[in-house]
Amino acid sequence: MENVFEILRERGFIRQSTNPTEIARILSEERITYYVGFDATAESFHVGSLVPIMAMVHLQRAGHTPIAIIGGGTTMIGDPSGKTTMRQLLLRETIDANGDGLLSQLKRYLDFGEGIGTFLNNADWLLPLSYIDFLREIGRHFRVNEMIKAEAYRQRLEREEGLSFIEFNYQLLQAYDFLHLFRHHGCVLQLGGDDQWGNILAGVDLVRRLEGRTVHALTFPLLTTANGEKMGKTATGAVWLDTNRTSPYDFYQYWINVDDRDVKRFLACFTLLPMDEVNRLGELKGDSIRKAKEVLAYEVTKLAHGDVEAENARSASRGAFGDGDIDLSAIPTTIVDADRLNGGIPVVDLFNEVGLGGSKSAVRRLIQQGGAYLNGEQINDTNAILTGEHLDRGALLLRHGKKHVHRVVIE
RNA sequence: GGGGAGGUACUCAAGCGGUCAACGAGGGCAGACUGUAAAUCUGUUGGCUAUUGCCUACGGAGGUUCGAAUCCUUCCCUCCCCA
Repeated sequence: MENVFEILRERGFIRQSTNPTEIARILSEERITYYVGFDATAESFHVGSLVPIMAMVHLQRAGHTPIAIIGGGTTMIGDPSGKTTMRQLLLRETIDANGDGLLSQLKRYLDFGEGIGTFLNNADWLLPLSYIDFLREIGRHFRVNEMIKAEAYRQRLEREEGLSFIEFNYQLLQAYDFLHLFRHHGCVLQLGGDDQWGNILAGVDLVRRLEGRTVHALTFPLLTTANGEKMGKTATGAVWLDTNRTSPYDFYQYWINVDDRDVKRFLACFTLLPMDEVNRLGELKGDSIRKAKEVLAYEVTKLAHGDVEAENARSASRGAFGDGDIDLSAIPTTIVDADRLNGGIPVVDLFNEVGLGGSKSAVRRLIQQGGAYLNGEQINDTNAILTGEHLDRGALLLRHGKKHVHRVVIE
């Protein structure tokens, strides 16, 4: 069997781990159960979550059994790690609904078949806990002295916002998760973002104290773009896996637009292409690196949304930026009533309605700055009214700056 | 519980009775240059039925004043010191 640990290392997934030699050994000699916890703060993942997801995929392909945990219980507390302010507390119903959304997305990457993979909600065992029992069984194993020295808490303690008691408990609950999964599912490895290191180790310690067994921890580097920004953030907000929030076309475009310096890392981390191929593409320089970006965008979109959507996004992207007018059907489209168009629609309104701009004032500014286009022609008049005369093959092609296009189809 | 300091737009941070839709920096967006990249330069960055106009905004609610982000009252919240 190929050594997954080596694969993960080579592809840039490993930041810190407890005993690397031992982890490498059990990963190549045994079939183990591992887990990753996900916050249930939204009903969709965004591209940042792809790091743990892809790591889980590699491990499952190597024959290990994933447990994906939705933090239905822990999200009710809110993890202070890496957060400068306290999180908003969410309602139980919201958290449950979020969990459903996340599961459906995970299913595209992981096999949750009988005995192959599991999806659990930690609300199932955290919510019924009794406060006193929990403190007596679990709480006594935690030293406050140590906890407040941990980076995650220290940052917050030093900042003005401080730290509330509810958040301070987060680590205990996450540690308890690991213990629970060890006891009931034989889980011996937890993976997570590097900001989770302290929380994960707390679980490792807890298992050792209560069960006398050694379990393992492994963290991923916190992936940032070459500019030092958090992954997946754009002006419009995060880049989501949910097609209602981020269309496959926009998703594809996100990857096309990554910084040159990120291409190789991203190929290794977010695609399943063999490393030879990754290295070859990663070496491309200058103009030709766009080919590598196209491969990156295509592969990542394919994993997230399937072949068909990936194909469509690719041809739409080529159509919008290349010279030929190829298939534009995958470009985000809005349908407008023919009668309404014949009555005349102010350009400003139309841009605003399809989501190119943000507000009418913003669209006016855009036009004044020469960044608004209709069917490839710059728009000069903020008061322009669109009618049927402006149709180009039954549609209007709106463009915001160089990169954002939207089609308006008339019916 | 006692004492002190604060809450300003996406973020940090000025302003401390009119000239404040609110300095400055970061970020965002657009333009030039380019390769749908980066860097650089320029412009822009509350909304609107808007050519010098109107509306909403400086934690919430009231008040003083011709006029408040700026003064007063009260409430909420945060931080620091003491208990």
